Amino acid sequence: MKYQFAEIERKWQEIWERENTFAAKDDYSLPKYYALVEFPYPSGQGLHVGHPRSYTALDIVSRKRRLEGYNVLYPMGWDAFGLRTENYAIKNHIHPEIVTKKNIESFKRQLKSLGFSFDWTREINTTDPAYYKWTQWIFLQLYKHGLAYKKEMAVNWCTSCKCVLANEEVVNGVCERCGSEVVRKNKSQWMLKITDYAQKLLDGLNDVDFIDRVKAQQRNWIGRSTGAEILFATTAGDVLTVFSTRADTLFGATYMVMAPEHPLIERWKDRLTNLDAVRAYQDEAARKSDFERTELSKEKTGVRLEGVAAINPVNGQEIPIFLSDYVLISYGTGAIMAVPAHDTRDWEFAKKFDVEQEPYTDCATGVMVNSGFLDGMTVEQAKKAITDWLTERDLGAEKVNFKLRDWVFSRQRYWGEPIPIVHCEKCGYVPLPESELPLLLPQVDSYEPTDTGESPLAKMTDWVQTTCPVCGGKAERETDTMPQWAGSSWYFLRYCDPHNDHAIASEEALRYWLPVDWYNGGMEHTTLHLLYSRFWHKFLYDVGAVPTPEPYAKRTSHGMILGENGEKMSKSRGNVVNPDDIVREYGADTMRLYEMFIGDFEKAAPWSPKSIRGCRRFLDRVWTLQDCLTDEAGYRPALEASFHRTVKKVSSDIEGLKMNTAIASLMSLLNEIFATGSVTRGEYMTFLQLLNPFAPHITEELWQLAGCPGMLNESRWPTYDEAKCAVSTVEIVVQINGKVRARLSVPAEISADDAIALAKEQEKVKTELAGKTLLKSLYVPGKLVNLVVR
RNA sequence: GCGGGCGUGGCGGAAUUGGCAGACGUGAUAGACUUAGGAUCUAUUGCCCCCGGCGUGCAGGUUCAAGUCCUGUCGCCCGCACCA
Repeated sequence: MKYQFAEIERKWQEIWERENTFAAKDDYSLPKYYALVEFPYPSGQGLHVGHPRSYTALDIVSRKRRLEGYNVLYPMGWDAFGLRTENYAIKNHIHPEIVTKKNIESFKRQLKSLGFSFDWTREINTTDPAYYKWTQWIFLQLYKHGLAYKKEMAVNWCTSCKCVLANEEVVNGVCERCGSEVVRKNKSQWMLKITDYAQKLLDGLNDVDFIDRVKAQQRNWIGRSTGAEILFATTAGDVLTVFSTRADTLFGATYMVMAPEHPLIERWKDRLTNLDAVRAYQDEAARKSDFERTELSKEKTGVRLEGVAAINPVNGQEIPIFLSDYVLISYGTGAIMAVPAHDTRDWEFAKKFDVEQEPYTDCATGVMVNSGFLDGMTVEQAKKAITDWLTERDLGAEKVNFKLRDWVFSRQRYWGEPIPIVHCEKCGYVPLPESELPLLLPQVDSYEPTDTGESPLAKMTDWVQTTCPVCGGKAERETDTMPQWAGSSWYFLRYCDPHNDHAIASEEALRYWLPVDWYNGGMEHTTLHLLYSRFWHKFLYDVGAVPTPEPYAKRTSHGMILGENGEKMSKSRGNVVNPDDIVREYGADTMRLYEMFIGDFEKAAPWSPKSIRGCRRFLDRVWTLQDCLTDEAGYRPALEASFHRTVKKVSSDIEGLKMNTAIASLMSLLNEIFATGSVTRGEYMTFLQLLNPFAPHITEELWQLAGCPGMLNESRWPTYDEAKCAVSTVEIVVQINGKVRARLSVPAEISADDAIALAKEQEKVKTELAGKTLLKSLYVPGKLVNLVVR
């Protein structure tokens, strides 16, 4: 009988669906395991072959855990708000809600066709009012704790999306989503104070099992640096404060640089003899987009402030002050002391503006020179000495700075969660009472974005005009919506108790399921979703809403699947592979197997249609295994060690996400079985169990066809005996001076002396040794004998 | 500039962490079975001047033994980037 994959897969998918086979149990006495993959954005393009790479990997982990006796939660849902849906809706004149519904249906069909063991009873959807009620609720908690605030500021404005972007969404000066130019625009925006959590987000990384590159990238993005703030008196009387990580170079500070937006300029305007030039420079800097400001970095620009100078606190020297946009208003104090001898940027600027320079550490010895009382100290000693000196005189202090900026949380678009705040003329910003949640997204006729930077909701005057919950007077609703990252910042909590009307999830459910035991997702989310959700979670922990300080105990990340030509898959490159086609032609089991066999899980891998055939051939051969099944129980002696080893290898490889080698070892085992011409029932069952997480349909079918007890998914994961992994006879090699000269079979527990003696008896070895002096003999148990001669 | 990573057959990739380099799979070659093969089976398949030798980007070093450790060097990928 031929392997009828389509029929088999349909059959088991129907059974799993009908019986809710993979629903997590609410029995909190069982050992739990919470496996999580990033829920997809249900785009109109449908499932990408990249999705199943992550989903299959954790499906394998989940299926193995169930066989190991865990109560497994492996949920799925939809991150469905977002611009692409909105833009599609605008273009095709369909309401985003309808587009979303359609896309979800099609995504769901695709996911089901791959046989993932998701608990569909816990499916969630971020656009569902019953869900976003709680997204809004969390926002209100943030607001009540002073972590959400509205501020007029220069923001990143995408000219094409007509919407502001978070810093994390601007990539190389262009919009992460559409690639259009991003300009600076002054707008009043809702902000989330993620900076309050900078230190906690950093510290928390020490307590979680995230792969190193994720930790490194988050640390980098948070960007903690320790230095000192130094107060410079000025000839204008005001104090100019700078931040420096090299306070030890203070003696070498030859000039100061302030960001063009620095507020002190306004106070100094009457003293500046070249105010026109200063104003002109400020205007010039303000007109530049972020992109220009960073891209045109080769040539430093600036202007000297005539009429005001700073005074170096260590020696009383007057030093000039410049304005230059290479100093950022958003970092540190917006002003620096420039030490051209120790900073390439300062040096470039000094060269152009002709400021003197001289080194303040001896490059050869690393010891301070030309630095008064610091001379002779190392850099580290000098940093401490100068900071102490400044602190004693109230001229400065040690200071920690972060690169992390607050999170711009407003979006001027329709398809997002309404922000549950009203603005009252009398009371200012007023949060909606929690009883009024969810604040529903109103039905609008036109959700086109506007060029003025107003949200489409602003046109809905009936909706916008409301009354103040505090004073009952006239008030207006906030018309901006939340960014797509809002719904995904807490979705893993909702899975614990997805239908709860009274809370994000019940306390018991959260206490039982959290933290997520294993979370796999894309590297592209490391400084976005992953960081944002850790922030929300830490906040919820601080207010007692969740029981763990970190949401995810373990985080791994998969590499991208590239097109056949090694380039990123994209419509324009014409190298996109549709998972539906693969499932139709080869079956879901082959597809799953191939995506795991494609290469190192963490690395990018090009798609190869040829290699899929290899996985299909393997399953075809597995299918024929039933033809040579005998009624014997247990493993035959000749295969016993191989089975124990394969159980060990597959078990540990799954834990280490080394799915490619796990599959390779199963292929090897199958080759070994076929070499014997038959398979015992005991061998057959173990083999099917080991393969089941990878290829669940064919294995369940073969299990049933062979009349094995119950369902495979209800059986127990095979165990191995370390002692039985060893074979009684091993082949070792005999090396002379490290070169292989002979091979021989020896008992595994042979002594070193016996092994060496045996090696010396080999004809080949004898001739090689003739007339030479044996200097040393080594035996590496089970591996080799090495004879060192001269 | 800072941070992370990588260089192994025609290709994707293995290598118990210092112990037979190239597992497993593709592809290729030859044969078998076939009306046929993009099916299946069998054999071969790192390279060469092939009873021997050479081989993990390159050059050194440590070691009985190096893809693995050390020093230097070249090249590639990813993230951040005027962050003081």
